[in-house]
Amino acid sequence: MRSYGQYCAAAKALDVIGDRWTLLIVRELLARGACRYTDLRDGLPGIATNLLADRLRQLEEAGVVSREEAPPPIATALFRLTLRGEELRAVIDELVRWGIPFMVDGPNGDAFRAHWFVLPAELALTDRAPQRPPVTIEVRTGDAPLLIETVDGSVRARQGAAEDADAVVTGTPHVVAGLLSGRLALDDAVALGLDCEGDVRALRRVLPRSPA
Amino acid sequence: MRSYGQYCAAAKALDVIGDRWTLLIVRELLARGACRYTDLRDGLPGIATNLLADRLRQLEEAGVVSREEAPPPIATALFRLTLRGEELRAVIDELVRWGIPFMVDGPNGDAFRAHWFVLPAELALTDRAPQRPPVTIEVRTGDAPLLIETVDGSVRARQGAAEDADAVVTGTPHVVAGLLSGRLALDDAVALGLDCEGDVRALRRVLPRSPA
DNA sequence: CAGCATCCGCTTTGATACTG
DNA sequence: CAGTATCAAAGCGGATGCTG
Repeated sequence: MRSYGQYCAAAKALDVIGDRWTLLIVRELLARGACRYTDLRDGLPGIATNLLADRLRQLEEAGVVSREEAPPPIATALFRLTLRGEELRAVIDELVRWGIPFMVDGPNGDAFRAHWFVLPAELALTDRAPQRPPVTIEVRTGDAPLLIETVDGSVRARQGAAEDADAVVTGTPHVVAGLLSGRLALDDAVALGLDCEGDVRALRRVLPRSPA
Repeated sequence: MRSYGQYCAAAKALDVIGDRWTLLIVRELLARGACRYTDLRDGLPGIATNLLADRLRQLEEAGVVSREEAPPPIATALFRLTLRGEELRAVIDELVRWGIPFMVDGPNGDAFRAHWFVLPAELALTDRAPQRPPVTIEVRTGDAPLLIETVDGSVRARQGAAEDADAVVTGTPHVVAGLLSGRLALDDAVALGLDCEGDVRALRRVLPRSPA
């Protein structure tokens, strides 16, 4: 990116992460952890492959991302956030918070990946019974299952399935977005087609009080 | 901006504020309040005038900025953030926080406007003696004076001069940045050319404990 | 002078094809 | 799998001109 040439902290930050696609690459690495090139490309539908390569090089140069060449047998490189890159979580979190209202409309032809709900889920959900034994909830929406777990009073989300989830909810991205963000109460989500199996109390324990 | 076409809160947010210059326009309105077109242009050195007009129109359409036509005698329009626009403060704040380390190098040919220190100052300074009577500090650096005031235990900053400031500090943007961010202790800043007149205790009351 | 709109050359991006 | 190469289209930057 061309530098703004301004002695201003915000402008300097944008000199590094203000390019198109750059913050979405950071989003991918925050939501999924270390990724291969192909994982990134799959999580960033629409990006041109040369742009992905360019951006990764710039981010590496800026000290935001590190490229980790795996040993010969594996023969695949891993990209991960450096400490400096992890510090962008606060920026992305606020961006996500600001962007959540736009999710009300639902995806109208938009691409969707389930792990895009990881960051908003961690922002919106809370463990309201931290003294009770931890619970695991599996969310099935879009291309892959999502796991939501209570850990030490906070809520962690990640891609993956569980064999012994306390509850399993299944629904369209639109309804799941409404549920996780607190826009929809559980009953309303069910009325809109959400399927909820297992221990509903485990679910209610972490859902935000709606309407948010 | 072309939409990313992703059903993701961060991507949706960037669809609106991810264009080049857009967040810097928001920075201007956050740091200075309502601005005329010409004020914005002056606070955004390097922007092409047509881009400023374009961005303002997009931001207005997105409900982030409102254009207020002043009554006939004044004949000048004012741009201000809407409530939705004000909510971007959290995003800009995190961006500023992340960008502050880049200020260590000093402006190497970068443009500078004193009001660019308003947001970082409010982020970094705290009133450590809220029970005592409020103080006012004038900071002279760059193109215009800056006022820093304690209000109800917090610290507000804005453009402007005071007739009766408790303290007046004068220095280069580089040294002032170091002082405000806590990278430089007051003594070190003075050794680097900072001039400090008046009640030094008023200053120490709000400065971050260095090294930050 | 404030607030743009137009034009033009350059850079960045997007889509696709191709390679080690 | 992990990119590079190519090229058209879009966006940006700078200059200038227009209008109340």
